[in-house]
Amino acid sequence: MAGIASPEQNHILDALPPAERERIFPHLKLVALPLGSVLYESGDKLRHIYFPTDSIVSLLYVLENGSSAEICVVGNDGVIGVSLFMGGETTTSRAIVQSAGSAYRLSGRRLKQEFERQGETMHILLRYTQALITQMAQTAVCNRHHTVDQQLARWLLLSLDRLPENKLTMTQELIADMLGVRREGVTDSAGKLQKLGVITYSRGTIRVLDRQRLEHLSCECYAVVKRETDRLLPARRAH
Amino acid sequence: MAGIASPEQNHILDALPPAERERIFPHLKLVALPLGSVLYESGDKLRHIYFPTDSIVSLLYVLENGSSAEICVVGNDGVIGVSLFMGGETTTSRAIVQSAGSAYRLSGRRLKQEFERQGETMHILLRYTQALITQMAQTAVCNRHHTVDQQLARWLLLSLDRLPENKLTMTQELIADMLGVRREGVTDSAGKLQKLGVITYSRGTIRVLDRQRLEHLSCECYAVVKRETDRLLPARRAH
DNA sequence: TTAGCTATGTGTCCTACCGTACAAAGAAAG
DNA sequence: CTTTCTTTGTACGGTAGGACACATAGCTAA
Repeated sequence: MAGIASPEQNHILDALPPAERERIFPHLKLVALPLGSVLYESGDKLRHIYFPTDSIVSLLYVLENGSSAEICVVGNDGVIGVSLFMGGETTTSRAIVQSAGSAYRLSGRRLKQEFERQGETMHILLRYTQALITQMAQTAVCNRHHTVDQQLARWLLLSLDRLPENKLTMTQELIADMLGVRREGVTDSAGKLQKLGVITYSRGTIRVLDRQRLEHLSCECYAVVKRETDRLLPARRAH
Repeated sequence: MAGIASPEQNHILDALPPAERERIFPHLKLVALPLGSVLYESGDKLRHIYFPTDSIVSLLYVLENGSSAEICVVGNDGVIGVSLFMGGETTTSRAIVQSAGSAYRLSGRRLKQEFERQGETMHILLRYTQALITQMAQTAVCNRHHTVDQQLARWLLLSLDRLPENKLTMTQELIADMLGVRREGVTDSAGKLQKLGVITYSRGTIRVLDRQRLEHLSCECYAVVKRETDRLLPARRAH
């Protein structure tokens, strides 16, 4: 985490109009999210909503037999805990920190208070939720039709977009859990990318060398989600 | 479609409190939904929201190369067009009638008016949307980890729950499009189910003989979605 | 009856991915 | 420097499902 954290690093918080900022910002609490920590488990009653600044959190679904798959990924573009304002209070997924960093936390009570005021906050959160829905839908189709090679490329791009540098800190084992494939499958695909000169990696750090090529190797799913997210979410304001 | 259609056949409409019914019901228009008709195409600006009574509508995602997959399925338990009130106006999926029947239609303008009043309608719609999210997430994982045999069972159950009889009217070709697999794959799986005496079928009609067995053959995904949907949505009121 | 269409059945080969097992190479710790 | 642990590499057989090619069997319509 470079520099001083501020709520504006999160695009949702950044997009709030002044009056709503004044109501919300004083109640935000900066929390550190170490790699692998679990914000909530499937079925847990949510107590807080999280606005990541430089961390990445995955919503991971774990089956009875232990195999898993990532449903969507959230970084400084979004929030963790939409079911708080959607009304369900719990979800069937696990929220796990995929890339260490920080997030601002707000109590569910305060969030709901603000949501009920029906202001910009509500509309922004709902639009973000629709972007999340798009990502999930795309994930479902991608899981059905695309190869591990393509999916790895897509996944690297999604992560990269939420990080300040070209460097990812994560093992192939972790990536495999996210993609819902074997670790060996990730090794194969990553090896191909490295041979092509698109990435380099070693023991838990991956560096992207040729982003454009990576986009080309990815399936359409990355671009579709990105386009839709850009459409739905407010452009960052100039500071 | 047996008997006279009434808005209460749709669980969402049925759950509305009297004042909101009085505002909404006069503006509902009953429309027939023939098999295969498309309520909206990917990218279309939505004009109406639909409340199915005895029809089933699938949200289908179609890839550039033409292959497809169902994201979720909506019957008398839900609505088509959540992106209207979520704020996006359009979605990246196609809404296609999977089982002929009727639905009540409401203009997007009126729906948004009611939504903004922040009453029960808003909360019910948001909770329903969360149920939809659960279904999508489960679909994503199911696509990754379960066999076509299991998925066909799951899919039959999901459809069955939204129909008045034990009879489905749809070809294996159509089912294949929904599951995102080859038609031959569906033929194989359906053949197995028939040999087991769980279903019978012929040229576009499938009859479920042993529902319990079908649930047993399905993956956990069916039960998870059903449990979560029941939790989130209002129980039907007694009439 | 014959023809024609649509829905289903079957077969063959091919490939991506899985399960498993184990080897090698970097990091960390004594 | 050696040991130990973690991460990555590689190999091999097994299998589900894909692509393609036809065969059959019910409806429909003359």
